[in-house]
Amino acid sequence: MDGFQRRREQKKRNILEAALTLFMEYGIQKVSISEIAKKANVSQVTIYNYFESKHQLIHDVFIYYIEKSYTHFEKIVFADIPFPEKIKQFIFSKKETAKQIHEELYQHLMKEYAQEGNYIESLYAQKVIPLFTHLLNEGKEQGFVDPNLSNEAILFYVKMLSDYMQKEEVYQSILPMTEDITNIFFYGIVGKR
Amino acid sequence: MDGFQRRREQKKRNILEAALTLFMEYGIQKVSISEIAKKANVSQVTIYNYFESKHQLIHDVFIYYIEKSYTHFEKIVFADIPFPEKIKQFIFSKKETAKQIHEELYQHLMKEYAQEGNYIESLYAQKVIPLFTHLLNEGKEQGFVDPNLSNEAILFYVKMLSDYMQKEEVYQSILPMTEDITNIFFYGIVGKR
Amino acid sequence: MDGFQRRREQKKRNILEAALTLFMEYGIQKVSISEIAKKANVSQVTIYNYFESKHQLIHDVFIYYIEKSYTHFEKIVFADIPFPEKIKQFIFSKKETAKQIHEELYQHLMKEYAQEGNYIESLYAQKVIPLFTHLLNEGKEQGFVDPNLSNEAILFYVKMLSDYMQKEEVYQSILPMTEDITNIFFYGIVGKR
Amino acid sequence: MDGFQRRREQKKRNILEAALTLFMEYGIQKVSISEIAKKANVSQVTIYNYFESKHQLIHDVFIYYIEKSYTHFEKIVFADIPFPEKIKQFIFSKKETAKQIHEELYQHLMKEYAQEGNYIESLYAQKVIPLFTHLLNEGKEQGFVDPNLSNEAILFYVKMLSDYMQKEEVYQSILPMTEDITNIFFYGIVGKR
DNA sequence: AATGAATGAGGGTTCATTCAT
DNA sequence: GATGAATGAACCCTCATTCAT
Repeated sequence: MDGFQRRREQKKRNILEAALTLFMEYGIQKVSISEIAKKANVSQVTIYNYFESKHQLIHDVFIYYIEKSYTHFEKIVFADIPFPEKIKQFIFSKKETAKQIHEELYQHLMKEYAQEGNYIESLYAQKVIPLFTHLLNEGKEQGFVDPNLSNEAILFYVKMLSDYMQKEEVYQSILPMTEDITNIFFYGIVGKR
Repeated sequence: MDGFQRRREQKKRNILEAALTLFMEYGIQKVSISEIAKKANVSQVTIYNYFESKHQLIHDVFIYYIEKSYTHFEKIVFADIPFPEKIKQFIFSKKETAKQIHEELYQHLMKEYAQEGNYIESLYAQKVIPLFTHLLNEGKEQGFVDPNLSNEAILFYVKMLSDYMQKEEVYQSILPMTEDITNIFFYGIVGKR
Repeated sequence: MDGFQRRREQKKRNILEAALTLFMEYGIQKVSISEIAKKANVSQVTIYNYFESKHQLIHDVFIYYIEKSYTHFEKIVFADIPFPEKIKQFIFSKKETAKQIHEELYQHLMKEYAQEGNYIESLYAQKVIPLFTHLLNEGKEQGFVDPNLSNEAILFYVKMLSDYMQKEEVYQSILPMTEDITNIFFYGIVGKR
Repeated sequence: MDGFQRRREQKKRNILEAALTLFMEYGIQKVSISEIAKKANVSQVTIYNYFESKHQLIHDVFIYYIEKSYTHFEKIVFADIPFPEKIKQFIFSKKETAKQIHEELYQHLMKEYAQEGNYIESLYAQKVIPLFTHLLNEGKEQGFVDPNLSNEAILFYVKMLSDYMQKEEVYQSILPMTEDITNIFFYGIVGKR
């Protein structure tokens, strides 16, 4: 990739980053192309030169975000820390990359996900699931995970908790309960015996 | 309340209902006042006569929705069914009233909640919490709930699950895992012993 | 039609008239909605309230223009003047109504005509053609028209000449040749014998 | 002209040809510089290097087109075919060069013609008129043209017919009437005697 | 009290043109 | 000389809101 290409990529990245930040803070519809342009220090038209339309920009921001998230996920799975610690990190760590993703973006993303199954679906099937299975096997070997539970169900729980923590309001009010939340996750509301 | 008043109230209700329906299906920003007016069979100006501004309308729809939800919640708590069944209903029942609330409305509502603590906060503190405490005490008496867990943490879990189930995509894909989900909730990922 | 309706119709007419004038002078694409609004002394949005879109406005201007033209045509056919005079009027009279229609509008109109055959086609088939036939029969009776010629061909000639005269540049330069043009029309380039 | 110059001329020609083609198909205003650039396989800026502005480009396309047309005209006049045949060719032949010139270009051209009389006017005065006079003299000698008619008037007629035939819609619907159209041209609506 | 009509402000998008390499 | 990148201005259109009846 020559200098031309590299600068182009960098600018594209700037725009994506600006858009992601704004989308996460204000939602998609409230953010105008002109705002993104201002934040990314380019003209509106430049954005159109790179992304064709607002719709396409959103889509690309989506991809960009997903890839960032996956990388984060990967790091935790292969980290050199005990299994329960990994789970905790999934649930409670404010990801540097993801920070606080606005629900609306999420919503939008999920529709794309449903519609265009293509990219995301394959990412999930081929990469996320195996990674997660790997993680759970580790948990089962160490007696932290009931082998009778389906991986899907557990993945669902982790994802739900993780998503939920992304909401600022929730995160703040839940922090004091970290211990209890974790306990419920491991031992349920019936509690350890 | 005389006939005049009553008719006025009815019209207001119509508008709220129309707005809620549209908000839940398309989100707040995508729905224009003109659409709400059409659906409620009134002129746009009439809406302004009752609600001052779109912002205020949204707020009122919010209140309207919260009260409906609370009523639903109340019914379950006092229903004549076993404790675990009540929990299941919270989590899995597609509420008639709420159906599938669009995430965006929820988002908006939560901001209001944070901002205007007033109404909602007091509703929560004075009505929902006591109701929930009542429910959990029932659970503790019957050995379904670990007495060491804080009620807040459990409420958080229930609410989270319940919210999550409102998302159409999630609901569909999760139904087959009902049993596992419930088990995790009661016994955690470590499982029953 | 009550006062409400009447005022509404009047405003619509104003807009149509403003649009027609501008279209005829500058062509369709060069004229922006905002210019039409200014000329008609209303806001842009008002135009949208009446016409839905620029495309629709153009279409309605078209209909408006056609009807005006037809009325003009009708007047000449039934005027109390000799046959050759009628022909001359068709060809040379700068119609008050039509004035100088910009070629582009004409172009656009013709495409609509082709596409939506509906309105125009039926107007032509049911009204214009009979009217013209009536006129030609008059001409044939008086020995001004060769009975072997098809009405279509003559209509074509008249229309072509009439259209052509609408072009300002042409009109100016052709006026001195009026006599010759008329002669060619009646006797051809071979000339009277 | 060295190789450098020649290549430059060739590129210019490419651009003119691309522009003419697009203008004729879609009209002037609908065609963007970027489209012309794409069709001519050059960058937009290159077009500006050669033509200064879109306006200038249009003007040059115009000149280019006129010269092509003149060449075509010349060929017919000196062709070895009878006089009536030449006339027919003028009127009915879809010129290879001109094909179907979009009305809008024509319109634009005519304005230039009026404004800048310079080039076109002199082309007309010095070349087209003499050529046409030559043709008509031939017609008069053979008894096909009334010597009392002014050449201007006849030229007007021929040009009008010829222009009109360029319109696709007209051309199609007129073809069946070729014979009548020709007869009217030669003998008028009064007919041969 | 209710409505049809009207509008200012703003949004996404395109285009002719210029800048910088 | 040629190009990819960038832009200001303008366009069509929508929306929350107000005016006038």
